[in-house]
Amino acid sequence: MSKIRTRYAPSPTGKMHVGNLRSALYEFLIAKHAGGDFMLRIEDTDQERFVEGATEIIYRTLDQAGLHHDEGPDKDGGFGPYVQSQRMQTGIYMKYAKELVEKGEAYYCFCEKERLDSLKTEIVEGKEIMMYDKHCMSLSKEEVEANLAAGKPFVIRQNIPNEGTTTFHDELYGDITVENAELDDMILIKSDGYPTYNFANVVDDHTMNITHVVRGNEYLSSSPKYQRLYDAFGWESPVYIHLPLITDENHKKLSKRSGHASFEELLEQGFVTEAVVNFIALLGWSPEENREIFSLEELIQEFDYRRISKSPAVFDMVKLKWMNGEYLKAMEFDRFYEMAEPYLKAAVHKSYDLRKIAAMVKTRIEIFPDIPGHVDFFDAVPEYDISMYAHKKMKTTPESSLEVLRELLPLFEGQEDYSNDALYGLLCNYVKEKGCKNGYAMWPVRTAVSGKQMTPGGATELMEVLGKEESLARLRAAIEKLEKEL
RNA sequence: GGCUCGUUGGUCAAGCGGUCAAGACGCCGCCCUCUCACGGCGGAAACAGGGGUUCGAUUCCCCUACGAGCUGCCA
Repeated sequence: MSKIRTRYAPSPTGKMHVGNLRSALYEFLIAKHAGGDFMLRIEDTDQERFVEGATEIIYRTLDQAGLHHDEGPDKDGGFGPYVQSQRMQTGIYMKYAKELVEKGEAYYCFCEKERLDSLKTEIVEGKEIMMYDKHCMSLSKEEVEANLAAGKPFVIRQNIPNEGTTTFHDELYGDITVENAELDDMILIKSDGYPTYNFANVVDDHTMNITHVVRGNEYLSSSPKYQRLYDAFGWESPVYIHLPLITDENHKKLSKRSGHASFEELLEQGFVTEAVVNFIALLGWSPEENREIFSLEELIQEFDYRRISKSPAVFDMVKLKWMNGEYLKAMEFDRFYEMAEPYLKAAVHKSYDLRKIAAMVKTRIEIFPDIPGHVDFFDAVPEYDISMYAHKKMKTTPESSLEVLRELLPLFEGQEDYSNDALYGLLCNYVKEKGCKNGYAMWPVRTAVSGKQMTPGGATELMEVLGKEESLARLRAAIEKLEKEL
């Protein structure tokens, strides 16, 4: 059995959304699971939609995601060029198109726009439906020659008979058969000389020895036409694997408009690449084992494409966040700190030990932008209402809190060691002597020192970071506030 | 409109003729706890509908409904 070869064949028209990335991921995994090769081919046959810099985005994204290709424009494997506009220069598409014309499987078409427009029969959802009527099929060889000699613009169309059916096989969906009469004579070569995706794709996949064509479900209904092309050439068709779509919460196919869907934007929003890759791997595929956290290596190991599902999946941001949080919790501290530092610095300007703060926050955030909301009080105690001192479960009230804080203040003033352990011990002693529950004293202190309902650490942990001077200042201010407002 | 594909809790999903129909996210409750989070335990929540086939259908077939994709000199 020959080596499996898959390809990711994007067109450089902008950012990569997660649907594109998932296709690339599955193509990569299918190849790697079987020890095969994964290649990158740039499909830039649409000059109008070409976006400057889009190719760089593709490279960067694949690289960040860890989907390293074995062959591509920057890595020749003997099947180059790997960019369709460059392949076109070699004349390969025209050569094959002419071969089909010779065989009667394609024909030149000189129809002008007006005639084509007149063929449009009905309008569905703003789109005009048109089926070419094979008008130019009846041109004699001499007429074609004359038109070509006269420099008349032309396209080359695939000739599909009006009778019979065409069947192709998909690994997931099985055999799919359609009536040939339903198939339009699609354009193979455009009037600008470029091949259409439909044609270039088939020619390239064959000439580059692609064994498994893995692509989105949106190609399912045009696949019979591609099948006819393979048959017309007498080529063996590849193994087809069509992937279910990823949709937004409204069950619409992801588009660049639906926001937040591009990989780049997700990273900007504070997601880590491993989490995103892990998450999209599970959108349309599930492992045999009941497990959800997978590294790329583990995915390669486990990925059996026969377990890809057939129904579309909704991209659920909430679950992605959860998964990202799992990655943050498991992340080695130094890396976590490195990534968290910019967010910490943006929120905390005083010279506290940011590493300690980072450690406090690590199990409490799902994405990095959650950080500011947790640590903003380190700079300054926010405005708060003294009703915050009342806590039913702690059995505290603003009054009881004032009493506790007054009693505690001298103890804290006399305390030199402001480590968490020492402070905690001090408070425990106080609580023991007073004969109350921990929270009865802890809650007021934490509130006084933070001004917040919830904080990323307990009272003493916060004080360790704040230090003696700042802690005392905050306690005194709190006492003053209570005295004034009670 | 036509064609193609799909349909298990709100979401991701397991299941491939006989199960009390897994698990995860989210949600709710309890426990742990110097708050919150983490962690632990528990709960509510699903086979779109109708016909067949079968001793027996979530699993197989058909119809309907709904959803999606395609229907470009875009991919």
